[in-house]
Amino acid sequence: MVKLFGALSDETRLRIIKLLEMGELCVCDIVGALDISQPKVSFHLSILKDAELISDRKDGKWVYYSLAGGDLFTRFLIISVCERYSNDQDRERLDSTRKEKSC
Amino acid sequence: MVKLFGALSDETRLRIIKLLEMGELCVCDIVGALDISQPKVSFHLSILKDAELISDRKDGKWVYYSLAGGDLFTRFLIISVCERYSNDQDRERLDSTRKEKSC
DNA sequence: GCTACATATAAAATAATTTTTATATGGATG
DNA sequence: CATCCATATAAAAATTATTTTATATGTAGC
Repeated sequence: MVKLFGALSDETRLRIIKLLEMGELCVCDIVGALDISQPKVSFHLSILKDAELISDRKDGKWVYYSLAGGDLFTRFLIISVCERYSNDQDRERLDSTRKEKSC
Repeated sequence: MVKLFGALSDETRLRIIKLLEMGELCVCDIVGALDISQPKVSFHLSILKDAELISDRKDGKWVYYSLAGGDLFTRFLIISVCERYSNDQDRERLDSTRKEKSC
């Protein structure tokens, strides 16, 4: 429980969860959308994954992350975050990152 | 949101929430039940209060804390914590603290 | 008014988390 | 196989949170 709530108690991680509401994303998409360093993104992804809020899938060079199934409570928390948090800038940057097909 | 989840991401604070499931308690009851220092308890109570998870009521020398009404989401989180967390030792110590009427 | 008690607050010390910087790993491509 | 790219990891630095210790505040009883 402490781990689960701890994973949710950081703005960067809420931003990531909100982005993943759009479907699975690779690390470079997230880096582009949040406009922060790649190791920082990897760090936060590892905490979200450790709390079983997200899961990953490898495909060649890329690693895709998506919101995890998990138990009912976990899913409820994820839905609550998506419903209550939003960040328009991140969405805009995600769109342009993907258009430019930078990775 | 960050503040709310942050308040829930600490074992001591989950223990306090769980104790308050029994009804309102004064600070010295909580100190007795958790068996930790009084300033430490006051510190954690202030964080829970700041996140609007608990509320307080003064009566003479004493301050009584109880689980807060708050919005639906907050209440859901409180209920979830009470349902998923338990600490028998704390309960036992609460009982003996109260029997001894130490405060 | 003095004393004792319940609680809060402040300052200092300690510990945990996050960020940065640098480097490693592993897959794809020429 | 040399190189490039995506991602991860490690180490160091910076920041934030927690704990301890000491002191303050306010109330009740004498």
